[in-house]
Amino acid sequence: MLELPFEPDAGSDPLRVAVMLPRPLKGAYDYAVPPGLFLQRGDIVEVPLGRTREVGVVWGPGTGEVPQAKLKPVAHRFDTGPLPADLLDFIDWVADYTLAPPGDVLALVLRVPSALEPPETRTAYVPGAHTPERLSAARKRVLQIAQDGMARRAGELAREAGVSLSVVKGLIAAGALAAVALPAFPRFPAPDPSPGSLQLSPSQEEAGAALRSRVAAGFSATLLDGVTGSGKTEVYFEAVAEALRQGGQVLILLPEIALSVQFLDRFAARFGCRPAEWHSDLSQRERRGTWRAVMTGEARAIVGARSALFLPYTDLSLIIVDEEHDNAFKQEEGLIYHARDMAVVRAKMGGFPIILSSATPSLETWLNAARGRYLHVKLPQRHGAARLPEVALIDLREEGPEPESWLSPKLVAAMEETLSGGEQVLLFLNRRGYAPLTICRACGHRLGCPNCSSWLVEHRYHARLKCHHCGYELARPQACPSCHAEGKLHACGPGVERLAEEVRARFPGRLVAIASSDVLHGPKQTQAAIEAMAEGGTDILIGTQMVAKGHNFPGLTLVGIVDADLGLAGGDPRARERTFQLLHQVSGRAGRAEKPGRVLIQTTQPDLPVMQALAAQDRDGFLAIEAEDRQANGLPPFGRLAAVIISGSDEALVHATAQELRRSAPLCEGIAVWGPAPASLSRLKGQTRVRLLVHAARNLKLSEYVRPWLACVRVPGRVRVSVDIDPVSFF
DNA sequence: AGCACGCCGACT
DNA sequence: GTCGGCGTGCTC
Repeated sequence: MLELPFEPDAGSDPLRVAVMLPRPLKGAYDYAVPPGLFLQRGDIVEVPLGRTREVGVVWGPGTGEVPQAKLKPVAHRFDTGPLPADLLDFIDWVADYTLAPPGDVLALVLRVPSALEPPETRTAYVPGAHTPERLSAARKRVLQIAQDGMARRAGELAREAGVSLSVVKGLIAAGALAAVALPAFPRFPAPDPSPGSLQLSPSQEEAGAALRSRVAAGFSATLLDGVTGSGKTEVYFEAVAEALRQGGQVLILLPEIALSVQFLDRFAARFGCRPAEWHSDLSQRERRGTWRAVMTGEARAIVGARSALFLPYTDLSLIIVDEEHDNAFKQEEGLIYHARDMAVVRAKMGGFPIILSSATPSLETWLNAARGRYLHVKLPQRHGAARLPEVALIDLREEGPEPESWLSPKLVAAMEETLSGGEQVLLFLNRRGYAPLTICRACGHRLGCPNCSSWLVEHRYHARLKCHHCGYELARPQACPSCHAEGKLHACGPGVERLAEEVRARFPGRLVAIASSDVLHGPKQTQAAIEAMAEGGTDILIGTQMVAKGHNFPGLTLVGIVDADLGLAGGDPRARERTFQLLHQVSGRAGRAEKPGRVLIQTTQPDLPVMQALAAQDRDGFLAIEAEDRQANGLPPFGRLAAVIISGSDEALVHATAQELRRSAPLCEGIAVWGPAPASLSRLKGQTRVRLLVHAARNLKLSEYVRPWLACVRVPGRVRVSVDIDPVSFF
């Protein structure tokens, strides 16, 4: 096939190309095209940079800003074929929207160093040219089997001949067997989209049909809205099946793949094979295989965390964002982007549908659905016999627990009742460790982190005090580090470990387990703890937010929320929404089988709309109140926000830079710049962080205001300025 | 990431 | 005077 360099009639210089490099440069660099090398947009190339070589991507014709004499030639073109054009457009769009250098976005795509090498092979063996004179019986058998010329792996030969691997290895060394390269297994079997064996309920069937009809009908965004246990996954699998049937690739984005062995099993049950996976725990080898398989189109269905959005799909035709409200979709470090929002953009640019699935949609998505910009597909009922749990509030001001105790009499009574009926209890407390604060009773000193503005959390299980924001920890001291008084350190407040202590004292003989990230290491232990609970091997499970998501515990009929107010502190405008989502999800764990469930929520603020909505299970009422509040304050989605984050190790310089930026913010109708405000966690890992908040009317483009502003301020090299468009967390 | 450039202290 | 510390910025 004849490859032409871009458009031949574009008047561009055929001797130079623009190459984007995966690093934070302002734009692409021009390189000379050596004679005989034909390059097109998207080609992956190696180019000299400084004294080293770098992998980059041909972005288009050369810009001509640098004189031809200064250009270095492109060193090599990889034979993977060009990256898909829509991926390049998407990178440009994301860079423009998030105000990131395009090279930083490209780096997300190219972060697979070995992916460009030739496809991997397995070594197999056929009879070699050399036959040893004297052959043992074992060696004879091996050669006899190899005689038919079929390439076999060394292990296969040994097994078929009934000899040990060392016999085969000896023959290889003697030259009696010759190595040949076999292509690697097709590790990505095609999922079978034919109708599944699972019987869908009429309402699931109806919703599935609605989703199916969107496939191959151009861009559309749909909110798939159904309570926990209503079977949303099986419903969107219908759309997945339809897209696969029509020959498209499908991406399913999940918040945390590591916790979803159950999800992969459900996919396999429906489609006959595991999907391709993409997440941070993959090995280099798996990463490379999957990246290549996505680009060649061998992988048809990909399940991944947010970075899976930047894989080189050849014919992506459907994206599902499951648990779309989950904040894990927001990347907060390095390149700051919201994978859910970027996924909608990718679907729009690609002209294919996207489905956002949740039981507790984000306010943004819910409003988009309410205003008709997104389709709204509802699954009203729980699947099967299960009913919604009964929810009640416990007012901690009136009926709270004894001092140094965290369970109110009402909750204890409900636990006793549940346990004596042979059923299980989940206590939810979103706080790791033993106690969140240690205070000296002699001098009032509080033990804080030296690197961060946060308190050290006691972990009695590890006998240490730890900072939850950086790696700092120390053995629990006997004396106060400030006044040196002995034995005066006092643990304030509960974490899951301390709660477990109380539960064990109150319910001797009951099986108590803790589910938090410092007790359960990795997905395997987590899975084991979940299975133990599901099979009844635990009476009382005490968990942090890791128990909130998608696990089915048939014997669980009581959920106790120990401190519902925990997430509401601080001035975060999204705190109420997050609290509702989290507590609603946890509540959904109760009573999923035939037995009805019960939820008791301990709070000091039972009159807040969030608590009332949780008790009444009135999600839409709550969202409507939140929407009004946001509208009154011009907050998203009724206005736009961007956070300009100024950070660095030199505290004074960071503050001076923030002031300077604030002063030079141009006046603009409809735009206000607030701050600088010290972040609630103003020191993090030894870095000082200060934030300016840009607030704009909905019809204005934030990037068009922020980009020229930041470009004209000279920032010292030791200070970092990053922009968080549409911030979700206010640290 | 690697290297040059440049502006301060310590030394032959 | 000059050597070298590393903080800062550039690499088509």
